[in-house]
Amino acid sequence: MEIQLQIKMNEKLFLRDPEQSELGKKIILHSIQLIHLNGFEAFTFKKLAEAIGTTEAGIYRYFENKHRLLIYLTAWYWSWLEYQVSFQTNNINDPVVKLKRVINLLATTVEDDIRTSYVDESLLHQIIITEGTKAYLNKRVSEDNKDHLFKPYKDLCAVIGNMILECNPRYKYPKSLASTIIEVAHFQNFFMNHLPSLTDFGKNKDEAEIVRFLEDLVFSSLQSTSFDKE
Amino acid sequence: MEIQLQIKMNEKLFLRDPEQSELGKKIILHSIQLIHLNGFEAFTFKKLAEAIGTTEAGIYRYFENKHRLLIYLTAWYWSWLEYQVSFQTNNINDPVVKLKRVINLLATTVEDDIRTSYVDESLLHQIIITEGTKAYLNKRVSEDNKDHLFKPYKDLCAVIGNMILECNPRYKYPKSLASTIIEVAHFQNFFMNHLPSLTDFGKNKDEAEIVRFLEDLVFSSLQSTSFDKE
DNA sequence: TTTGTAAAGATAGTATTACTATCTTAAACG
DNA sequence: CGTTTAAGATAGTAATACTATCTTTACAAA
Repeated sequence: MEIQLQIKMNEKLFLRDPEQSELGKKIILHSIQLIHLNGFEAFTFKKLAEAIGTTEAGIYRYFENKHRLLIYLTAWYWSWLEYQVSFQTNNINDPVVKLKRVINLLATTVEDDIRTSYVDESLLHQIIITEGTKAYLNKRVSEDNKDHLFKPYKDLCAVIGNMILECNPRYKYPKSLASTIIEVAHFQNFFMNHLPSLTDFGKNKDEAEIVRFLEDLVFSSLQSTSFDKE
Repeated sequence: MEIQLQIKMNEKLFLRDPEQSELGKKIILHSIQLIHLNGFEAFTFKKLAEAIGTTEAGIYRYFENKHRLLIYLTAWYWSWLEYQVSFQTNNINDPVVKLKRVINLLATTVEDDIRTSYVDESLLHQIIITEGTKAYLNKRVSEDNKDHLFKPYKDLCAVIGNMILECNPRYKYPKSLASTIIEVAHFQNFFMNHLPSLTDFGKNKDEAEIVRFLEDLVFSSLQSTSFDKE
């Protein structure tokens, strides 16, 4: 069977829905490649237009600016990942097993999902690690948040937070632990590859070690008796 | 007694040492104010020059570009914080107490250090939370790392990593836990203030809760028996 | 006193970036 | 067949991120 996966995105993320046209899909495809290649700072709509074979004005009809495009890509990624999470944890009852699957999804290399023809999830995952936080680490964050642009990220956090509570209903910081898992998975990956002395994984550069670190961190906290006492 | 605190910075961070002249000190003072006010993206050397009452060319004699200036500010901050850590943990023997002091320093509002006349540490702390990661989350990171521009950050991590080992010599991930403490302290602070649903502190917006979360996270891991067994 | 040197001020100029506007062509739709 | 709509083509602008050059000021050595 051949299945196409389409993710419904918040309409405020774009001026014209890139998933509804060939040009739009090219914008997504090539922006992922270009940002991955040169980084978000060096990425411009002009270079993107050249890569696609269209003009700057053409891109601006889809996205207000490159910042919005970045938010779009991150939102897309988090939506896709939440779907992966729900798929991979479906029919599993043990919340510990579920949480381990999530940690694995977050901390290990993503494979390209062939059901999404114009998104290379593997590259996108790399982009999220290096550029993802720039989507909200800025002065516009509250404005963008009002437009619900970060909803996919929040939704995923909420899902993970609920798994955490399933593991230990008395744990006091489920949401913070959820966002911590996500961010730490990415930071440790970045550090491992670029500033290895900030990690304990520099020698082998093995993502499996990040998984073990995170599992230790998370399940120590959840199994800890310190909050069952009172 | 009146004490002046000067931090010796890596010479590759600047073209001309800003601590050695009036203009240089003004650059530091006003860049902190401007970045804090408008964010790093909106910050330009032209605006900075106008704020100071000098010209763009004048700033370029001190810093190659605004990215280098950001690295300078972050490096300065981490150096200053390492000094604070060594000061505040001096004469304390219990590594748990020391680590708690560190968590407190990282996760709570910093007060302006009057011994550094042209640096407002309180504003700088805010800048580090929002803009700090941009110093290394880019394509130049390896190059900049070769010039040892991130040494202060690494040094602080190493100090914290050693405290972790003092708490539990058999803990397997001291460096990763150290960098995790630093990054999580900042992220949770940012989320608490701007995307509160990603944390459990949205209601009170109280930094003390971040401290408790981090202490729980860290000491659960360090007290965990899971790695003492083998 | 002169001369050299170095910081800083003043001014100009350039390539690129981040857009906006307008006009034309092409396709798609009823 | 005429109308809407996307997309191509072209132009233009303000701001950004620099680089270059020339002058003034200051202080220090010869």
